[in-house]
Formats: sequence, C-alpha cells, structure tokens
Amino acid sequence: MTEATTPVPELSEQDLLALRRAKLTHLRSNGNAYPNDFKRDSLAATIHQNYESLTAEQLENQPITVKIAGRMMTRRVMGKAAFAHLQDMSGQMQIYVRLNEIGEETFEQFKHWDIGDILGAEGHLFKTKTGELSLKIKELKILTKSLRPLPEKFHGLTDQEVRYRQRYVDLIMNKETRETFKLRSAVVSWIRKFLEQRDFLEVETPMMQSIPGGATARPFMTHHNALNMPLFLRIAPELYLKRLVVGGFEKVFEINRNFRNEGLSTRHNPEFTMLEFYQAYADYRDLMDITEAMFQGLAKDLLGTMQIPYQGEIYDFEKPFARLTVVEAILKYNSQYTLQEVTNLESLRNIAQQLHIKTKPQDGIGKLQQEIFEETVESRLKDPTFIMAYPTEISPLARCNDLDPTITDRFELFIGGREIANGFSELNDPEDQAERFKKQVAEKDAGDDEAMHFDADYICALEYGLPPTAGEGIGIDRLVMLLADKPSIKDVLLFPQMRPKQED
RNA sequence: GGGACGUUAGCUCAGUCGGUAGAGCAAUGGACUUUUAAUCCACGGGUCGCAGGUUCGAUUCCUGCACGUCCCA
Repeated sequence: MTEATTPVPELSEQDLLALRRAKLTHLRSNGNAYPNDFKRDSLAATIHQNYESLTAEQLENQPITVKIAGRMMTRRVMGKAAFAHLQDMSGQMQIYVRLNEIGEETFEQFKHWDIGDILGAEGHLFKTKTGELSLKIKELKILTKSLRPLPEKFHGLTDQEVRYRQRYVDLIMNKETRETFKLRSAVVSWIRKFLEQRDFLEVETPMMQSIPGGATARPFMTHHNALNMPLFLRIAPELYLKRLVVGGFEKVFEINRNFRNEGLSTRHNPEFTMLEFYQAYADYRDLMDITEAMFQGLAKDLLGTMQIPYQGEIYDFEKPFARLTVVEAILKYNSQYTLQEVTNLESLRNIAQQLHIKTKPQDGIGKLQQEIFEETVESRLKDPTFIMAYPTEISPLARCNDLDPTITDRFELFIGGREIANGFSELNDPEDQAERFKKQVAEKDAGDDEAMHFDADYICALEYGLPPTAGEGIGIDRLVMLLADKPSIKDVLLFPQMRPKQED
C-alpha cells in the first residue's frame, strides 16, 4: 500500500483517530513506522522477581541494564522528566524518562506518543523514592503506533458486551481476564499431564462426521463439495474414541471442540470444549475414583485450596465426593417421599403432577425419577456429588446394570448444582447397541430431532469386540467457570459466540 | 420463546417533571526533572442504540425493532 492509495480519513474520524493517523504519518516520514529490529532481553515480571529485593544503593553501585518492550498503559509527564508503565505478557514495569538522559528530540517525541503505543526501552534499574523498582531510560523508541484510544485507566473496560466482542481490548485492560485465560490454559495442561501419567494416549478424531453421534443434540450441518455429501460438525467424539479402543488403544483421551446447534445462555455456547477419556478393563466406579483424584488435584495444584469459592458459596473438594443413586438422592432431599412411592409408576406420576412437571404417557419409572431428580435435587448438589444409576431409556450408549436392566452403570458429577461430568461403563454388546440405535431412530422418526442416528460402522466395530470399557466426558468450559469463579461461559471463552451487530 | 433491566463523548457515568446535554479520565496547548487515578491553567469533542408515533418542539413520553445483561421455559 502506497501513500497515494491510502484513503483520506473520513469525516467521522476527525478527532481522536485522525490525530493519531497524523502522528503515524509523521512516524512514516521519519523512517520505518513499524520497525521489527528491537530485541528485548527481559520480561517485567522476571525483573521484579530477580531484583525487587535489591536496595537503592545496591542498584546504584552495580547498575543492571535491561531491555524491555511493551504497551504504554500510563504516563505522567513533569516538564523535563516523566514516568510511564509498560505492560508486557508478564506484567508491568515502570520506566523513568529524563530529558537529559535521552535527549531533547526523543523526549519531545515521547511526549507525543499515546497511551496504548508499544515501546521498546533500555536502561538500568533503580528504585524510586517510594520504593518501586523502575527502569531509568537510556534508549526509547516506538515500535507500534496505536491508532485507537484505550479505555480510561481507572475504571478500565467494564461493558460486558465490548469485553466479549473485542476481547483484545479486554485482555489489554483487565488483568483478571488475563488470569482467567491463563488458568484455563493451566487446567487443560494439567489434565493432559494427569492423563498422560496414567498412560492415556491423546488422539484427535473427526470434527466433521457423516453421522453425528455420541450424544443427543442437534448438529450443525455443512457440505463437502468434492465428495458432494452432507457433513455434520460433531456433537461428541464418543463413537470414534471407542472405535480406537476396539483398535487396541486401551486408554485414549481427546480434548477438543464439540458443536451443538442450540441456544445461547450463560452455560451454553454453540461450540464448547470437552474432555473425553476411555479406559478398557475399567468400569464406572473406576472412573469416579479417577475423576475425584483429578478434581482434587486441580484444586490443590492450581488454586492451592480444596475449598473452592464460587459466586459467593464455597464447595468442599476435600472430603470424599458423595455417591448417591438417583433414587437415593430424591429420598435424601425429599424426606416426604418413601422408597415405595418413588419406585412405583402410579405414585411417581402423582408426584410429577404435584411438581408441575410435564410428562408424556409413555414415560417410564426411570424417566419420571429423572425428571423429579432434576426438579427437586439437582440445584441443591453444591459440594461435588456423583449421582449414579441413570435410566436406560435416556442412556443409549451405556451398559445396563447386571441386576436391574432398567438402569445403567452410569454417573454424573454435580458441583454447585450443575452437571460437570458424565461417565459410564460402555455398552459393548453390539446386538444390544443395535437395538438401542433402532429405538433412537424411531424417536427421531417420531419427531425428536435430537435423537441419534443408526451408526452401522460403529456396530461393525463393536462386532470386532470392544473390551469392557468405561468412558467419561468432562465439560472443560464449565470446569473452568467453576475454578475461575465466573458466572457465564462467555467469561471463559476467548471469543464467545455473539449475535452480529446490526449494520445500518 | 416469556419477563425485568440497560444502551448518552474514545472510556466510566450524571442529567433533562418535553425546549437538541454535563463531569471525570483520555486527547489538544501550556507550566512542572521521583510520579504512580501525578498536580495546576487553558481548550476541543455528542445524529443521547435505530425507526415510527404524539407534540409547536422528543435525547426525555408512547410503540416497534436491534444488541446486551440477568431470570424463567
């Protein structure tokens, strides 16, 4: 792009932006306005770590020279000297700029640089009279001109919508946002190590699937041109991961995105990150043990406490996680019901009616228990609690309980009233699985567009033999919400899905 | 999908019982060589979310729409 083709600033940009463009034009006229030849040798946080303890005298007697770079966040000019803070990926460093150190010309330029500009700075460390470790500047240059003004320094950026839509500004302005996403990264990294230490193999399975499976949800549809076929963005990796267990990868996991075509809420984003892991020769009880160890380890190593604060409450990760069946949980939180009442179809229907739960005539005991559980128990499960024994009719991929085929060897983990993990002993009987797929297809034909497809290749894989296996999914976003004490899933997604702003 | 609330300067917010709006910060000019929400002086900046309606006149009242936040399904 040459000067001649550079569009003239529009009238609407006449004030702040235009002024800064003029400054940029001035920089261009003095050489390369976007130099990339400045090499820093230190980060702000490292400098603080290494030299914070030195006294003013020590720093004066044995000068330490460093080169840093970062975005100018504040500036205080006092005639012929100035202080400013530069922010890099590690933190902030105060610089002290004196006219007689850097010369009149550079000092004059510096005064016209803006908050938000990215600077390279070299000098030696000293302590101000208030004791702040700072950098007395010998060399100072602008590396990148910022054309847009940053939000105000004191209140920062608080508008939630702008924080989500322009996450880069949020990240510049809000340390808490940076900390949240560093924590998210640490959580994923920690889980990866946790599983690798237990001999799990990380794999990547298709995000684009011709038959979306592994969950009951509406998929996104797309189209492959060369193959001229429809493809679905995956709603879960489950069926592919179990194919890998058939193939002999007996412990596998995947941390990746799932896509579900549903509404947005504080707990739902159309794409979200899921951990799924599968272990052969294990059952759902083994998974609960692993899950408990994982969550306790995360709390201890990343937060340094087993008492997890969340939105004003405290959840206790220290004591062994409670384990209750759906029926036990209903009875525990509803002392007015008896075991007979919650295991009898007629009385379950009455209870559901009292609770104003919408039921269908074909709903069985398990389904009704599930509804009553969700209505009366779920939101009250604050400390980590495993709920076991889910009805077979809502668990089409889980293994039936040996003693009671109406329930499955499945659990969900609830923390703070929310489901955060779901695991079960896998159904590895290909004939049973084929029957359950058929039931799902019938429900799909009856109008349930979340019901599953019949996946013939998956049945074929099971026919080769899936060893007895247990598998689990953990929603990473919801886990990070919990650990980072964030009320909305948007707070833990760098770029949450937003409705486009109307163009007029 | 339903309800409540919000949308005013680049940012954070006041305000107008209907007469086209203010502050702080940021910016601009000046003073100031250890400040840190620096201080002091001067000064510019707005289709008050969008579109209709009522009115002599709407940023304000009414209706619809858009986007967002929260709650409910």
